[in-house]
Parts: sequence; structure tokens; C-alpha cells
Amino acid sequence: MTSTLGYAILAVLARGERTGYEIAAAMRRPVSYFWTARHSQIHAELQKLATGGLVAFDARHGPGPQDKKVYRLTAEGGDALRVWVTEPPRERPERDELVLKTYASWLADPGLVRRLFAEQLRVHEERLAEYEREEELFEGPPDPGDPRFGNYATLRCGLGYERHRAEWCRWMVAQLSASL
Amino acid sequence: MTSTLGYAILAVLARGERTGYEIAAAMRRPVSYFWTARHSQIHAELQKLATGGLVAFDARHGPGPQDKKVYRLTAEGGDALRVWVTEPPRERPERDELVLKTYASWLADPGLVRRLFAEQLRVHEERLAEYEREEELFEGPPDPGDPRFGNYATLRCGLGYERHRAEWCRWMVAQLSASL
DNA sequence: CCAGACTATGTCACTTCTGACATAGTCTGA
DNA sequence: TCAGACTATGTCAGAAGTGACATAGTCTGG
Repeated sequence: MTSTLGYAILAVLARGERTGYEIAAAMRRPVSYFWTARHSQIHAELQKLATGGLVAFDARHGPGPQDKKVYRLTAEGGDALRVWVTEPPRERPERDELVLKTYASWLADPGLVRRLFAEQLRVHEERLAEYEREEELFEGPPDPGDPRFGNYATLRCGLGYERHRAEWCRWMVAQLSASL
Repeated sequence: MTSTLGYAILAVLARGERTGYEIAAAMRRPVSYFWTARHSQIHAELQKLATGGLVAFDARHGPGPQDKKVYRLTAEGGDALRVWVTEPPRERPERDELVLKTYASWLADPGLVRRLFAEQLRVHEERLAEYEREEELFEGPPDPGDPRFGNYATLRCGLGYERHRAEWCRWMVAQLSASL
């Protein structure tokens, strides 16, 4: 019933109470890179979750025309999250624009394709460096029962991903250099 | 103007003429794992592309109530595709349900989380074996001007991705085993 | 000979996500 | 003191994607 975005919000609220604005910030890279949404979607989803009784909020005086709402997980919300966590994820279709461009790259000028991948390589190397800096803040993997284990494990995934991606870009650049 | 799905269809048609049905099949794993869509979306997009003059078709007698339509790339379609290929890809938000579950995994029973990752590990190892079998059909990387270069390069990406993913799952299983 | 798979195109309601618009208080540094 | 960034919530039109429904000919194996 609850959408994946709903569980993403519950997962953030499991760490402590937050406003919608703070949830949106928490879901942005590089802090917690797992599921992103615009604030417009988050506010809408929070309303659904509140209706369903999975979250609750206190309205407090805030900036802007409306009160600010500090959301927290309810007992039902916590239960729903815990059940969902260990269910197998549904297969999401892979939609990767760079891979698609690669598939069609034989049509284009190799010099331009090479430049595209050189740029992408730089992006991934920078992101990798950023993640490595963040990893140093941990002193080894936290215990699997510690909330920080979630952060560390997703960071590990990101590190592996960026390494794989950078390596692939390097391979592409090498292939395209050989043919020039 | 044209959506990414539109370019995905153009990229398939660049290899030769196809019916909508065949395009849908080509975009399914494991043959060409880059961008997927249901036939309902593909038929709708083909109509838009035809209206825009990027593809053309011949109607031929086919099964079912309608004629079958064999689509091909027009000169305009080819030009549009070639221009698009070397433009930097727009950043797509990362939405990975397994990573999200990982982020919330500290809440759940470690034994169940471990099982989840053991299952995922098996999935990735199987997919890796499948890709490796497919790689053997190539005798080294084709020339970057060869259409098969597109297939080979996307396969390389898939191989790297599955290796990274499997390694991460193995690490997760090890973490969760240590704590039992 | 017939069931079931495969080929083939299409519509439609619905969910998800994006990007723009709207509003307004607080805090910080030049 | 004033611009600009940050905090904060919301609406809405539209694009993108899903899953079910509808229809019907051909081909293959039991």
C-alpha cells in the first residue's frame, strides 16, 4: 500500500523527528544517497502517511505562512518499516542514460565520445574522493544494530559503485583512444 | 524535446528496421540492458516520433486486428540521435530499493537481513555468470565504429556492475554473520 | 486437433515524479 | 542596513511509467 517513497521517509524518521524540509535534505546526496524526492513529493507523501497513521506530527510556529510540522514515527509506522526492510526488493528497471548513449556511441565521432567519457570519469573520481573522505569519519564498520550501520553500509555501496563506474569510464576512454 | 525513451528507440532502430514489438524485446534484458519500457509506452512513443518525422514505417499485413508496422530511422532521426549521443547525460536521481532497505537494516532482525542479502548475492552471481557467457561470444572488443561495440561496451558495464554488487552483498553477509 | 506460446498493436486509468509558482520569517556577512 | 542564503510548507499542470484489458493470427509440440 505504502509506496517506496513512503518507506524512505519512515526510514529517515526512524533516526529521529524531522520536518519535511529536513527529510528532503537528508535524502539528498552525499549525506544519504539512497532515494531522492523533491519537497513537493515529500509533503504530499507525509500527508498520506499521517492519514494512514504511520507518522504523527506536532505543529510549531515556523517561518512562512504555515506552521512547521515536526514529524515522528508512530508504533504502526515502525512496525510497517521493520516488516518491509527484510522483504525482497521489487526489481526496478535499469534506466541509465550513459549506458544508452554507449549503446549508440558507434554512430558518433569517437573524439566527442571520448570527451564525454573523460568528463564522466572526472565526475566519478571526484565523487569517489568525497565518499572516501566521508568513510574516514567512521572508525571501521559500526555494529549492525547501530543506526550508523545503515549510513556506513550505504556509503560502502556508493564507494563500490563509483569505483566500478570510474573503471568502466577509463576502459571506454582507452578503447576510444586506441582508435584515434 | 524528444524524451530519453525516444532516443532509446532511435538507438535500436539505428541497427535496422523493427516493429514496436521487436523494439520492446530488444530493450529487455539480458540482450540489451540499458533502458526498458513496456510495449504500451513504446507504441505511444513511436507515434510521437513518427509525427516528429524522426521515424517512418511501412504497414504490412500482420497478426491481430491491426496491420503490423515496420519502423525505420529517417535522416532527421539519425541526425538527432548522433547529436544527442555526445551530449552529457542528465543526472538521474538514484533510487535503489535495496540500498534504502540497507539504510533501515539496523531496525530489523539480523538473521532476516542476512537472508535478504544472501538471496541478492545469488541473483547477482547468476546474472554475472550469464553476462560472462555472453562476453565469450565476442572475440575481444569490436572496433568503436562497429554497432557491436555498443553491445560489448554496455555488456562490460553490466559485468562491472554485477561484480561490484555481488561484492557488496558478500560484505553485508559477512558483517551480519559476525554479529550473530 | 487443440492448447499454449509467440507475434503484433493499441487504449485507458492510475501512480509516480518533476519543475514552476507562491509565500514568508530568520540569520549572516559585507 | 540590506542582499542573499536558509528554513519551511504547500499547490498544480504535466510528463513518464505501470498494469490491465482488448483483439486476433500463426506456429509448435503433445
